Amino acid sequence: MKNGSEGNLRSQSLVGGTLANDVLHRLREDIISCILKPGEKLRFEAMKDIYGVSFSTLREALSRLSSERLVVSEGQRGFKVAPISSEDLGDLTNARVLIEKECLLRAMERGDDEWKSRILSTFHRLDRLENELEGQRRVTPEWDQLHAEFHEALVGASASPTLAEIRDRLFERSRRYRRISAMVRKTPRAKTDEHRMIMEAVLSNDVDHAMTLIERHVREIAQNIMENGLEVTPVQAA
Amino acid sequence: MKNGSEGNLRSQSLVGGTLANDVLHRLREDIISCILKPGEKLRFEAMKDIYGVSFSTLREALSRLSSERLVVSEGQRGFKVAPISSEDLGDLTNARVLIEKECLLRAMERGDDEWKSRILSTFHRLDRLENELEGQRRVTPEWDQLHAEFHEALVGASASPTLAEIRDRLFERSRRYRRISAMVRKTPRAKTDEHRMIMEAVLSNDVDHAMTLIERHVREIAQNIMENGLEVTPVQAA
DNA sequence: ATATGCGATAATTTCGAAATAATAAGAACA
DNA sequence: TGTTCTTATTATTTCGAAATTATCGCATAT
Repeated sequence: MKNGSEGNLRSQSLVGGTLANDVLHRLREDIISCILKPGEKLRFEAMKDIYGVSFSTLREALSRLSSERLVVSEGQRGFKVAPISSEDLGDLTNARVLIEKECLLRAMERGDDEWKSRILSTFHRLDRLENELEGQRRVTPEWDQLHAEFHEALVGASASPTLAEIRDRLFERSRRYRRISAMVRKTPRAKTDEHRMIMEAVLSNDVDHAMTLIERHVREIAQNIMENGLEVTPVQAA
Repeated sequence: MKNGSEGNLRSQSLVGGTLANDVLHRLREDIISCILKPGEKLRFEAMKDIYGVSFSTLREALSRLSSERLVVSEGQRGFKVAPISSEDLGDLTNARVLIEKECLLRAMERGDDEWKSRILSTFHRLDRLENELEGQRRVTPEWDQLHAEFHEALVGASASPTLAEIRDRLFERSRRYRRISAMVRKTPRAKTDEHRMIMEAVLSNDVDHAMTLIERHVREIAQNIMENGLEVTPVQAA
């Protein structure tokens, strides 16, 4: 039984040290990957078995996720997975543009060689994978991972724990929309050079160009998602 | 016994519907007002009695507060109140400048008459209180409340749930520093016209001026706080 | 002296049962 | 038929005991 990730033999690879933290991470991933569908009611009895934890521990994780806007708390009527909507995606995208630009700007002002080399290496890993995947499959978990690492590398020198955390939160929320979009895409995703262009602008210290590109990138993704339709994964409205 | 706020007869004024939510709010306020001091270890056994809840409920609240950066989780070694530092204050201030400006900008682009009248009324309430307090006491809880309401009113029309939530979080963190600063201030706080100037710029649709003023306001507060010294409320370092 | 290992103590984390609140189903009434 | 109580059922929230993990003190060895 247990949950997808791996059989959990207590105290083995507990992501954050505690079981509560581990469940938090697993739940977050399951929501982002839409194993738990948008709007879906989260029943304790069932989840308890699936994730192999008790009421309290489960509740702690759900409570935290609700503060990350991946879960919605319904008074004393439990929790459900945060619904998706084009309004939410639009709002999220605006916030992301603001934050990603600021983080990237700060990183470009501060970044050292190590920062640059990490950008280079994460880009190449992503690029290599995209070539292998050329024209074929949808967004794989591996792509998602490398894509996240590339963007993380870009802002890795922003030197602001507060902004970095905000960025992470927004990025995670957008990952879910990306996955949804990939699930319903009809035509295989065209490989673009956006990431390469961003990388080049950043490594050549062209701040203005980098700002323009990162904004376009964030907005284009949202645009793609909306065009691919959002009403997917209907899940009986609550 | 129970905790400061009020005697809680179950299901009477539970802020968020659940007891867990209520404890969350009470803890947050106690941290911001430094009843729980920066860096202080939070022991379950004691807190359990003070707040009148069980281990699990308490843990849920602490876990959420740690995601708000008001509490720090120490692996499987419990929780402590987030320490204060000038680095943290600086980081926080930078983020606040970015977010407050964006929220205010958006509000000014969108705000209607109701928005403006709320700004006016919250300003007057704040102003009246400041006149009564003229030269005498430190930052009172009432001032803190009205001050928060004025700033909230300013951005009340920003029409972005995501940005609004981010702003709230940052504002709460800064409230704590403000309280700390007030506690150690030697000279009574001089009443400034900053709030009036901001209000006037906003109500007269002078975007550029409003942006300049709000940035200066946020930075000035941080500046004051640092000048008043921060090493207060030492609390044996962990 | 300093370091290492062991046992006892104290703290946190986790569990599952008990209490509480919401929902559904049915009965009584207009 | 529709409405409003009441009761039964289901789900969530909360508690406090039990398990786990960290910490402290002391003995032993280097």
